[in-house]
Amino acid sequence: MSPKVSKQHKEQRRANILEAAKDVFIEHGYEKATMKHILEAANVSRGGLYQYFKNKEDVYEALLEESINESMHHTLDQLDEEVSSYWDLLLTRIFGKGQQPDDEMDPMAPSNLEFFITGRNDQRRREYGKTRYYTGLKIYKSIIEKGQENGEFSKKFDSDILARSIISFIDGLALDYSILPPEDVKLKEQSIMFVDYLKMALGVDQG
Amino acid sequence: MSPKVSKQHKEQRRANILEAAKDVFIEHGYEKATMKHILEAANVSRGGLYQYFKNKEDVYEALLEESINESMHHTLDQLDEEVSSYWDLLLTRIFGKGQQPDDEMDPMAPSNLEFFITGRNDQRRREYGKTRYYTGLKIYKSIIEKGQENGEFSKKFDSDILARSIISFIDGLALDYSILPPEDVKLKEQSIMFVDYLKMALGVDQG
DNA sequence: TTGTAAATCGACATCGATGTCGTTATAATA
DNA sequence: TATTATAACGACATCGATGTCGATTTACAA
Repeated sequence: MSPKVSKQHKEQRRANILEAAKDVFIEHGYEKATMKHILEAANVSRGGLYQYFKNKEDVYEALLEESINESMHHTLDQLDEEVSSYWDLLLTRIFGKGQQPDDEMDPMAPSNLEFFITGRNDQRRREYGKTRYYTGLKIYKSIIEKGQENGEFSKKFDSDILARSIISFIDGLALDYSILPPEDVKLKEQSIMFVDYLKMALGVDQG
Repeated sequence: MSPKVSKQHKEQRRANILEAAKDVFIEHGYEKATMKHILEAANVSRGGLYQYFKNKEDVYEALLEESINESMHHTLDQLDEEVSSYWDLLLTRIFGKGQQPDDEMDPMAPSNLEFFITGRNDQRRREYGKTRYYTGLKIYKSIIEKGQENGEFSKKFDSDILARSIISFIDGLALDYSILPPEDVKLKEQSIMFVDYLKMALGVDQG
């Protein structure tokens, strides 16, 4: 369908493969997914697939990059320009656009956890996970600190620990969501309770 | 060393294998550990190992049973006899005997997460994880509810959601601990902050 | 239209892990 | 001591996943 290059088609092909791979990872998880699953889902041959990615890890990292670029930049951009309410910004960062806790969860969350947990003895993956963690941490810290300087947030709690707690909370929910059948996880209720906690910790009045 | 049975020796052998297996799982994690690792660590032959366990999953479940029997019963026993302070009981359940948050974490925690996450598409494992979750949940709920009836705890929050939040908090910490190098996780500080939260939610004054 | 670079293909060799099975060694019993 | 049940052994067949490579096909340029 597209030999001797064309760059357009190459990028298109790559995107197709990633799209298919995403479905595969959502269905099988990281460990149980195989290159064969991916090439079948993407309708490429074995050789075709290996032209674009050198192994499963490579495919997965490409997907991670995608999602980082998607979510991270939004918040970073908003942080640059002074924003009206850091509380809103914080909620958006935690819960996404909707700003309200709901019963949705990123379908890639389970395989993401798998990817990092199963790779925790691998130098490369560990480094990758660490970078990812601190990148996220930094964003939360920035929001909290700016809000504190602003006077919008109380200074009674340490921004670092608070930010870590937020990440930890999200991770905990993602984990339970990954293990339990969806209907057994009360994402919304737990999120609401956590928001209450944040309000208290940051001294925010209104919701 | 012990053919034609003796029951004593059989149980001893089994215990030896499990002990060795535990080390293996701590070192390699669940997925990357192999039966070969285990049989080498336990100094048994392949056939010897398969005499006691039919596969890796079987070995791991035996380890899980062990740890459940260890930790669960303590709390359950205490719940039967009326206890002086449910707050203390709650802390003991969360943080263990010491009752204070520290920088320790069960070394099996990472592989436990792995075991359940990678098995989330397996009917059997999913059921197992669910049972485990609800067993733990029930204990926390009982403690909270008894404390609430007692007047020791405030009733402003729902015991079910609160109990789930506790589990979620523990899971989140375990997850971060599994992914990050130990020195990058602030178990103690985050735990202290969480205890503050619980105090507020339960209306407990003193620490 | 023809030549060519390279994208695509799929058969194949390799590897590691698994579980089995016939053989051997040994603890209990008579 | 001889017998026997069975624990322990390790070689082996099997399987699935991986990554490679020579052959083939096709888009683009001349």
